Amino acid sequence: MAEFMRAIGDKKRANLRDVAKAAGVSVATVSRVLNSPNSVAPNTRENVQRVIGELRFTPSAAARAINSGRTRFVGALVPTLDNAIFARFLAALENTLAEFGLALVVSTTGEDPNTEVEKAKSLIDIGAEALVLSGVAHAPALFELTKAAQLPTLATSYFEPDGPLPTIGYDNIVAAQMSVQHLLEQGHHRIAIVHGPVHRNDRTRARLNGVRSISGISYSFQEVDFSFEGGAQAADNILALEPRPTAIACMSDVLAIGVLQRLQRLEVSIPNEISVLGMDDLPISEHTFPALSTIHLPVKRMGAAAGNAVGNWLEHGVFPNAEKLEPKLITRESVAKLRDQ
Amino acid sequence: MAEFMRAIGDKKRANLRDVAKAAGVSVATVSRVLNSPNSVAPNTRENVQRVIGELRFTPSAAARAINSGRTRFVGALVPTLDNAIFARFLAALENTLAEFGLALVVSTTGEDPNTEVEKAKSLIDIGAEALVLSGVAHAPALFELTKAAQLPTLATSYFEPDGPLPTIGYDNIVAAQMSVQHLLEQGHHRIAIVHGPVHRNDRTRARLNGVRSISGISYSFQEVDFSFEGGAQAADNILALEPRPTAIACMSDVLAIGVLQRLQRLEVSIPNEISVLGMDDLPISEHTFPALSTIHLPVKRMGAAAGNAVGNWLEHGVFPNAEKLEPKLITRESVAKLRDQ
DNA sequence: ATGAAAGCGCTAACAT
DNA sequence: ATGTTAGCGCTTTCAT
Repeated sequence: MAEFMRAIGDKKRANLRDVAKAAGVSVATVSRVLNSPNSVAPNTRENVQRVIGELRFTPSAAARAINSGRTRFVGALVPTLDNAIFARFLAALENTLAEFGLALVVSTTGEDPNTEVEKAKSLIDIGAEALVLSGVAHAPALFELTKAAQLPTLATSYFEPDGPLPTIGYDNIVAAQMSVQHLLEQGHHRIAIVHGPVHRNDRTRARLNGVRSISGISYSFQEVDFSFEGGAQAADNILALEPRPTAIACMSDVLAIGVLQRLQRLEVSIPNEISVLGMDDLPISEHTFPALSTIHLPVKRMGAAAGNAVGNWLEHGVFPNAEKLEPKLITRESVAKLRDQ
Repeated sequence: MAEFMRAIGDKKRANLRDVAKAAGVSVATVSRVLNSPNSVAPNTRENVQRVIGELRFTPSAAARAINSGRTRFVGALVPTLDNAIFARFLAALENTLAEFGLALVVSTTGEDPNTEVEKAKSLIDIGAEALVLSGVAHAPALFELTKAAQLPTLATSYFEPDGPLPTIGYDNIVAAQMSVQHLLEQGHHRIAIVHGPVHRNDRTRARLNGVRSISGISYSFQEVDFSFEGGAQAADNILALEPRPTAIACMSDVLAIGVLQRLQRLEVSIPNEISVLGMDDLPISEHTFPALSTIHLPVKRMGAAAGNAVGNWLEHGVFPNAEKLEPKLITRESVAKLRDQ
């Protein structure tokens, strides 16, 4: 096998044996100062530690893993990092896992089930002890993979008590219902729904089902790119509608902000001329003008719950229960009661 | 050692020997169907593959790593995921690394050098072959760590040809100079500078140095939290200034958007009453109203460049050169020429 | 308190 | 085309 140059440094990394030889002790002793320093005499210990420093010895993770059977890290698969909502989820997940002494490794899937399988494979290859997924629409190959590796796997961003995987998340149907219900209570009966691509996105689909379940409203659905630009686009379409909707329910804050900005540019007054409601509750949503009313999705709590579930699964063999977290309506300035007809 | 339950599944994972035995072949043959399937007879191969499926065998990453000396993944350390700028960088980095057959593992440091050391340690522990850092301000322990592990390490978001680490990034000083220079050319001589915490943030410090290097301007510096709220805060402070600055240069788009929204709320017309300039060029910046003029920071190219550098370092032993990427002024709507005095 | 030696699961020579 | 075998770097009995 060709010699692998892992750095500019040429002389290959020192190993246990090198240290043992240099310190004039056995490998067992060196291993002991590494793992249970108190079980070795102070003199020897200090000597060995000195040699370890001199030789710049770092234990091989692989060799450790092979012996302990543990790598102590879990993998997370998210559609994209380019959405603050996942960032916040991951931050919470990472923190909670840390309490179990578990590290987190993140991969992005671009919302593509095949990429997800590839990335999952990589994660398993490098030794992930568990997987945390987003959403519930996954390629069959993914399930085979995790089953084959007997890998604890958790789905999030979704609540589905009877699915193939334990899920921790909010009920997207309910979240969407809250959204439309609120608008209805404010007197709106002609509502435009702005949402991202439905294709392969189970969360979006669930939300739309939630919307449709509320009757007594005339809906106009706008499917656009999941981006600010998409939101702007939707705003244009909506303004051209006859009769014009009195409110816009966006299935994501990113979309809602795109809508907001475009309406502002067109000098359509919000919420006087038209109401806008978001979903997610991003950090920025509180600071838009007007401040965005939205459905808060509990992603931080979801991250913490997922972390606990995985931690207990891995450390105590506790199979997680499906866990449902409640979305919450946040009323700010972008939705108004409908006055005149 | 206590038996580790890695899943609900109880019977321990099958290994190469189990497969070999069940298939009636040697471990070498099984290893071959795994790594060079063509070198084994179709019959045997298919048989072995069948057994692999039945036994749900997945090769141990650790054992592989120990033999090949390779884990094929690199670690990246970023301050936070909660900023689109890092998300875009990471996406580009991940894609480029993939071309080298290298996976990416991300950890967040919260801009804290000590956390960075901890996270770096974890990354090395799980077998990262290289590290990609953000910024150049790092704890000494970090350098010791990477030196000890002889780990290829790259710093980004910064250009510093003579530093301890190879760097790939833009010159933050130049970026800030471009910002102020542009405002100056538009006739502004009283400028407010809005920036995040200077403490431990080398990029911000460099930018401020860039600002100060341009003379003929009266500056007012506003240090605020790095957030939309921080930007809003700064806007309030600036409006109270006597005489009022004619332009605001923000050292980040997040801050600039905070400023924009607050000014809008206060009905201060942009750019008529005051000009606002950002830095970063986030996806949203193009869609604000008015559209944000800003200094584009080439984070995507930076991600690609970093990926290539690390890939070539790892795969071909090529030590990277420091690489400098140019920021670029994007003029949109939020900055105007100063007319009346 | 320390050492010798047997593996962990795999890959890669080297044989056949 | 397939098998045998010697490790990879470490942890862990079991002796001493």
